[in-house]
Amino acid sequence: MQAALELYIERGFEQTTVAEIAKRAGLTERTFFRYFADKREVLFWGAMSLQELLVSTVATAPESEAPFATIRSAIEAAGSVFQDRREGALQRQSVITLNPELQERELIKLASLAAAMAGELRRRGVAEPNASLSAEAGIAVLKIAFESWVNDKGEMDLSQLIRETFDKLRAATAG
Amino acid sequence: MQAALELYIERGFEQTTVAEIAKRAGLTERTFFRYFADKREVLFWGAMSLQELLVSTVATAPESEAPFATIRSAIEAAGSVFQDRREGALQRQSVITLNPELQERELIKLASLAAAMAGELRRRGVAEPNASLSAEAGIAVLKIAFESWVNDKGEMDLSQLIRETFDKLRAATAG
DNA sequence: GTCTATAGTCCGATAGAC
DNA sequence: GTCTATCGGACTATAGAC
Repeated sequence: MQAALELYIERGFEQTTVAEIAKRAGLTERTFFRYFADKREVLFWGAMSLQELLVSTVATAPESEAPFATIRSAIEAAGSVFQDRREGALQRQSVITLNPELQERELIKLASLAAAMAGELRRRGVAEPNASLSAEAGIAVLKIAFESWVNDKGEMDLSQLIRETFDKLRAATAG
Repeated sequence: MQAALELYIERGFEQTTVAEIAKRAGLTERTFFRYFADKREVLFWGAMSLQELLVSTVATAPESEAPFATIRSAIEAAGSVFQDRREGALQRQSVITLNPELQERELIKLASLAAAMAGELRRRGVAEPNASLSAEAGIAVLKIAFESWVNDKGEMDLSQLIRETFDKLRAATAG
């Protein structure tokens, strides 16, 4: 993962071959593909723990809470994770922004986070389409707040940004 | 496009080679790649006209209208397009649902529709992050309503479904 | 670890439309 | 003469089969 990120930054994602990544990591090409399904996946290893955080936050929310409020808590918790790994998050995003294939992978990861949260909401008795709607709206807020944060080089407080963005979504949809 | 869709349905997306598509269409492999950047793109040719419809609907909305109401009109207009091409839309979606690579491509197309609408909103004086937030929320509604419609084999009225989904989003975020 | 299929690129050639 | 469409062959890297 480290070798891949370095090379993607140094010479760009497309210009880096798996052979080069493997060499720098002291492995063979074949071993790389044992761990990562493809060349993109190496940048998204962290998505699984993020999903666990989101799902467990939803799972442990008070039953009485409105679904969208639960999603909001989960997304705010996710924000702290990026804040804590500021440097790595910014590097990783700088690579993704430059490559459409990586953007595709990022979008499907985000969609899968939304699906996981929606699934947990349904398990707690929330019906469709409300479960998916809340989850997708929450992910949209995360995406947009994160983008602002990155554009500001991570200098603002992401959690704060997320809260403000949720408030703006509420205002926009209420009109 | 026709040859590709047929083959993707007959034997699956992954099991179809570009050589086979080209042969059925009476072309060579090379010519296929002249028109489509990759094997997936052939299923998303229609996205451009959809984008034009969305953007022009946003562009011609009354200036006084709230941004989210404008987006809602655009998404409802898009719904009619799918309703009118019911058969083709359902076939295409059945292929996409079976393949993660195609889902990735679909997500980036949806994101690009959102970006185009947000761009048009900004041109009309709507500030960020409101422009992106309205556009992304609208696309989320389209995605979820479309999914319900497909699950019901296109028997419900998609425009109606979209209106209901917008109302549910408003209710969910208001809480 | 070895072997292989195929996606996708790059070079260019050819031929018809106007 | 220019534009555009098709075709050909060689090539590389990804990714899967075994």
